[in-house]
Amino acid sequence: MKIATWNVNSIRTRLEHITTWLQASQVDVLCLQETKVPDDKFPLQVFTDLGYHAAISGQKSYNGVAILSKLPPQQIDIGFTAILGTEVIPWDQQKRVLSLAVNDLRIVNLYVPNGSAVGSEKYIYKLGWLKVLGTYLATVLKQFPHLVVCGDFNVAPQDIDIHDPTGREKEVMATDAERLALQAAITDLGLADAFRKFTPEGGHFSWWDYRAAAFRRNLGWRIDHIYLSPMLYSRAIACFIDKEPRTWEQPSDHTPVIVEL
DNA sequence: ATGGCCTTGGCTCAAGGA
Repeated sequence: MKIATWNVNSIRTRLEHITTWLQASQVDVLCLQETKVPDDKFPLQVFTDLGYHAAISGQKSYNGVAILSKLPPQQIDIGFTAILGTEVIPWDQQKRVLSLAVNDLRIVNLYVPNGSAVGSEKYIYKLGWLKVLGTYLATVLKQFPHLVVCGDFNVAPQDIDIHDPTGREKEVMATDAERLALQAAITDLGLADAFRKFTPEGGHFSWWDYRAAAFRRNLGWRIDHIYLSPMLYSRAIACFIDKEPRTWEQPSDHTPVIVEL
């Protein structure tokens, strides 16, 4: 079974890239972030025609997540609220969390807030959001021990996940506070980064800035991840970044990450 | 040096992204 994650930076602008990639990769599940489309304008038919079901949670202009699945998904849970209840309603105003069951797996798709600049209001929001995420995942994990958590985490977990970690304490996505928050929310629960099972060395990235010819110069960051619960981690047979879509005309600034179970 | 570039909305510039 192949599961992938891809921040597409607008599903409508990237529609042709996504359909081309789906047909070539034949993944069973594709988790999308930054769809930037309200649910009533989601291009559902395009994916239905390709043989995929879609679970969606979007909004106008910003954020938005979706999960495409060849098999019909079970138990679609939108937002933190579906698991944690009404107390966390404010954290669901931005559409960043979507979960469903397929086969014997529970899949969680996340679009972690970017955080703008270190110390800013958005940065504080990001750290708060990751705290809620920890509670959310701990609760999900109790119910569903076979868990796949994928998405755009907007955090480079280690220095080797950044082309140049110099001055990282001043850079959003790279501060110790963000790394510790991510660790507390995910790896401390026993979930592990599938990519690192197969690739210990640095120099592998999933996002490159549009500016300064960053992709051509490979000035990237590895901020898109797939985390697996222990049994799935031992079962994983491959995890890789597919750089090809980033080479296409008018690409997303992120490229897909795929795990094979 | 501290910006570069892309997307959305609908204001042809501003905000947000990372």
